[in-house]
Amino acid sequence: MHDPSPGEHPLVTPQRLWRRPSWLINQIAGHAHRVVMQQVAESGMRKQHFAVLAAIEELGAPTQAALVRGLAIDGSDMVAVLDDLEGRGWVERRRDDTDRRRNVLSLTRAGEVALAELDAKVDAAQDVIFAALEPAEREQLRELLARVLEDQRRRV
Amino acid sequence: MHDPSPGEHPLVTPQRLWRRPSWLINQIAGHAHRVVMQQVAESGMRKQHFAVLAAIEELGAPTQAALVRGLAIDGSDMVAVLDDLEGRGWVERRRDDTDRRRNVLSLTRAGEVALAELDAKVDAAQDVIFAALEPAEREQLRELLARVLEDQRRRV
DNA sequence: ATTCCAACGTTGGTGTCGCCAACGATATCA
DNA sequence: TGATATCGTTGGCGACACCAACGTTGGAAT
Repeated sequence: MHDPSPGEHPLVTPQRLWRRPSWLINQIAGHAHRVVMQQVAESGMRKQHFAVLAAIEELGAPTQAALVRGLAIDGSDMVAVLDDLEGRGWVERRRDDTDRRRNVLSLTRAGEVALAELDAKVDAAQDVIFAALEPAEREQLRELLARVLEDQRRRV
Repeated sequence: MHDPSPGEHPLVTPQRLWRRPSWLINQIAGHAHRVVMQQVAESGMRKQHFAVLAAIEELGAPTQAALVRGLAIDGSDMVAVLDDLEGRGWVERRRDDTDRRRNVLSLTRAGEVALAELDAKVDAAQDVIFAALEPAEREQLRELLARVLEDQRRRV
């Protein structure tokens, strides 16, 4: 045998990385993204699509610029996402009559249905990703993360 | 004025997203990545470089495959990172005599120095990213994240 | 010993994502 | 009126994760 030492390399990830919350977050974010995609990809969706749909529904009739700022998605990417969503017949873009630079967005009936389906799938993904945590712990984690993100947004 | 309503859109990020830990994690991961990069980019580094350096130091003389598994970095990407690190004179790649498929990796003296510098910068970045949390809360967050990631790795 | 299979490192390509520069159209301010 | 700013849009770039294929080599089966 070429390796008589005990156990090859059972744990190979350096402690120096496990100690950094930022490293942990990055790793988990990658995994979370993968899980959510797997749930959602069958409808040819990408991560931002869900965010945009949810934002439009919750904000009522926002402009593209409002979404760009609120979702921290770049304007150019927003155009692509909306092109796609409009192509599926889930979102309507119409010019604002009082300010003809702006596009006012709204969900179609089909868009609302799609959002509800996606919502359930994204929800299911949470259970997979955070299966290691008790409900109370998960809520605790969510609260800590929310505070970190709020602080980050505040500093712009 | 075209918008007499109170305050345009002070908070525009939908609650539906703030409720999902996976969304929060993704947002924070993006921000964290940006902060770390800002600290580190002046040396033309990328995120994976630090991870690879740290892993080599901590594991002693690992093979590329061990790093690929431990760091969850794809083999092809690993090649590129090591090419770069070797080009800087921070890492040595030599063929394993007992198994000539393998490359054994080691840090050079300059590599150790560079790692120490990076280590300090990454550490400083943590303070920026998680400034909203007390030390105890930060540790609590770290512990929760570690458990989630351990569970994820266990399921492979 | 030969054959088959698995692992290793490497190359090349793909898709998502975040970001930036520039532009025409439009609105606002001086 | 003219200068300035905003909005949506186009095009491109770099980082990152991932996948398919290949030549080389080691280990195991026959």
